[in-house]
This record gives sequence, C-alpha cells and structure tokens, in this order.
Amino acid sequence: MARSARAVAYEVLQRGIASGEYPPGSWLREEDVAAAAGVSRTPVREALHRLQAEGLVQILRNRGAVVVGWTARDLDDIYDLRVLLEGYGVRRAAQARENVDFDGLRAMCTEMELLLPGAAEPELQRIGGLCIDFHVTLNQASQNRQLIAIIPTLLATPFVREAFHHHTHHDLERAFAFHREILEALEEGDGEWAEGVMRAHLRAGRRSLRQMEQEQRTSDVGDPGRASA
Amino acid sequence: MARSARAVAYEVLQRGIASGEYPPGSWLREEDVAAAAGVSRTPVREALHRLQAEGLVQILRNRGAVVVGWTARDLDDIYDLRVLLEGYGVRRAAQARENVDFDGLRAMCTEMELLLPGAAEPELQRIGGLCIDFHVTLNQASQNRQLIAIIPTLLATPFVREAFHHHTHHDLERAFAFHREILEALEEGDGEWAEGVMRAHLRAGRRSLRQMEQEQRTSDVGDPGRASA
DNA sequence: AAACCCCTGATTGGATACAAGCGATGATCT
DNA sequence: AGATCATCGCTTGTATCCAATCAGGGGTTT
Repeated sequence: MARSARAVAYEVLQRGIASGEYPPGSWLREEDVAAAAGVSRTPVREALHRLQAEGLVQILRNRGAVVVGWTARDLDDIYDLRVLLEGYGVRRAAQARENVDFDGLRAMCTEMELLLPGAAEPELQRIGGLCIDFHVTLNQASQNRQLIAIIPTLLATPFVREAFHHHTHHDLERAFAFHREILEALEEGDGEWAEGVMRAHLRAGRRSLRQMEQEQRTSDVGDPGRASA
Repeated sequence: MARSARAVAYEVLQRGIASGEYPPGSWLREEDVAAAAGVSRTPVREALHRLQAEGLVQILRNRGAVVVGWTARDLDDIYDLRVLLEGYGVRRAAQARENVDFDGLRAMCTEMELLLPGAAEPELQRIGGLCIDFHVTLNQASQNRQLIAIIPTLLATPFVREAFHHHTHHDLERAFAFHREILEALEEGDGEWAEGVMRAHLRAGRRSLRQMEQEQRTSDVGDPGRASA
C-alpha cells in the first residue's frame, strides 16, 4: 500500500465534498481535515491547493479554504467547455487512430453495459467512474498535452462525478450507445462524425442533469456557497 | 511588501525557466531553489506543484521536478485550445457586455500602442505582460468560472509568455489592431464578429511563432527535455 | 567477464514546531 | 448608545526536522 498521504487527503476531501459532509460554504480547517484523513497538515494543504485549481474550493489568504457552491449556470458553463474541448479531442483522435486504445475503451463500454441491468448504488458508482475514465482515455488519444491536463479537471467537478446518480436508466442506455458510436467513428477515422456524436452525447447529458437540477431546486434551501468575493 | 514566500518561489522558478537558467531537462532541487529564492523548501514545493499543474515541470515521485521541454507540436496544441476557448470566451462576453471592462481594456490597448515605437527589451516585456492581461480580462467577461481558471494556465506557458520576444514590429501592430477590433465587436454585441477576430488574431500569432521556431531550430541542440514517461 | 545484490548517499515526502496575520470580542471614548 | 480601537485567540504560512525511497556504485558470486 504505497499510497501517498496527499492522495489520501485529496480523496477524503473530494468524497466529503461530493457526499455533502462538507457542504458548500463550509470552512475546511486544515487541522480537522488532517485528523479526519489521519495525516498531518502538510499533505492536506497540498490537496486543498489542488482542489482550488479544480475549482472545488476557494482559498482565502490567511483565512482558510471554503467549499464553493455550484449553480445551474456552472453546469452549463462546464458542459459548454466539454463540448468544445472533447469535441476537439475526438476529432484529433480520429486523425491519429494509432493512439487510440480501442481495446481498453471497448472493455470499459462492455463493463458499463453489463453493469446497467439491475443497477444499484454501488454499480452506478462504478459506472460513473468508468464513464469518466472513458472520456479521459479518449481525450488522451488526442496527444494534446494541455487538453489531457484540462479534461480531468473538468470531469472532477461534482456535477460530472455525480452525474450517473441523476441519469435515468434510459439516459444511460443512450449514453452507452453514444460511446459505442464514437468508437465506431474513430475506427473509421471520421473526425467529423466522432465530434458530432460527442457533442450530441454531451448535450444530451447536460439536458438530463438540468432537469434533475430543476426538480431538486424546489426542495432546496437556496445557494449558500457560491463565494463571490 | 506583503508578498508570500510561495509567490516569490513561484516567480523565481517561472523566470528561471523562461530565461533559460533552468533549461528543459534540468532538475529542480528544492534545496537549491529555496536558497535561490531566499525561502525554505515548503513554499518551493507548493510552487513546484503549481508549475506542474501548469505543465511547466514534471514531478516524479521521490525523485524531484524536471523542467519539461516544448516542441513545435506543443505550440500548435496550445493555440488550438486558445482558438477554441478564447473564441468562445469573447462570444460569451459579447452576450453580456455589462461584464466587459471596456475602460480597462482600452487603457491596456493604449499603453501597448504607445510603447510600441522604439520598442526596447523592457518595453517589449511590458507589452507582453499587458497582452496577457488583455486576454485574461477579456475572458473574465465570459463569466464562465472554469474558463476563467483555465485561460491563465494556458497563457503561462513559455510560448505565450515569450511570444512578444519573437514577434516582429509588424506582427505587433497587427495584433494591436485585432485587439481594438475585438473591443469594437464587443461594443456592438456582435459575438460572431468578436469570435472571428479572436480566431484570426490567434492564428496570426501562432504563425509568427512557428516561423521563429523553425529559424531557431537550425541552431538548436535538439529536444532534451520532453519527458514522456 | 558479466550479472546480481547490497549498501550508501542524496533527495524528496511528511510531521512538527514556530511565527505571522486576520477576525472577533470587549473595553473605552465621544 | 454608537462607534472606534486595542487585545486575544484561532488559523494559516513558513521553517526545520525526521523518515522513507530511489539511483548509483562497488563488491561478490557464478
């Protein structure tokens, strides 16, 4: 078990934020997080800085880190960028098929499809992870270093990480079909096709999340966390 | 002078990398950098992590940080993304003109234009900084948090930071004209126009940098730094 | 002679100790 | 009473210290 303390702290924070243990607007005190993660403050600080880079927390000088809140606008913003960047990513991937890990990608597709029938919480969690991996792997084939660095950051946002939780069975089936079609387009080397499917896939995903956002909003207490200063 | 030690370390590293003091492939030992910056290792570590996030260095576990090298492909990759993202950014800005800091942007334009005639090294440096500020400010008007976080990272790459150094007088004049035209389009609220100008601006900029890359390549010792593992 | 293994030096990863800064509370003054 | 200012406590920022880990060199073995 050679996991670094920083990785432990990072995961504790990420899970805590995603699960609602650290709700938007709450302060993350280094000492507390360190105790919760069983490490010292040093790796916690590094994890917090990384989370700030990912936009999950905001660090105020000499005051600490606060969990940022997410609005429906943020969801739109993220998906705008995903459409642009991932569309570009698969277009580039289609132009360099030799970089595409078809075997790995197909394996992910298959596993997701097998998990879907009778999808309980743990399976859904696994599907969500696989879906993120799928997109990350896809973009790696673009061979664009900057893009490869940006995509995981975008996919680390709670919206994306928790997306599987808010999709219907039908949504997921459609998403999986899109995944397969993207691979098909890539095998053909048809970048336009691949990009089109990707854009459709992401737009559809955004639509599902938006609907659920609206439903949840009725029983919501407002927007406690969006720090603006 | 309330500058944090981390900021000092970060700037020392960034300057050192840009200036060639730390050439691609060289190792950045925390102790040495700490001594050079006049701080302790702790803030140096944090600065190195930030530079890794920006893609300027690569940190190998238990082995340290190595300066990454940049190839002509990286230049193309970065500008591909800039075209996509900054194009989107100004399009969005045109849809929300009230967020655009026209006064500030115009002031930057004016200062750049005034500095240009008789441009010695320090003036060019200032122009480069202003140009980056101009683009950052522009993208802030998009109000897309993720975009606002990504753009400075892209503009932190040596290619962009040193770009002014490799543009001809004529290149800069053209760039400044593009800047003015972008503002004009934004005032009209014409997102298509603004995006088109931005894309042209960036394509032209890339072209200039590419040419200079090729010229320099003749007297170059190869590619020592592009760490791939 | 070549390959392997252990040992050592150097460097990072992490923990602790100390200093500095911010915010809140409470006293004082108007 | 309201506002202002100083003080105190809590939290972060930085420095230093110790432990873990990797690379390289030298010796041994086959």
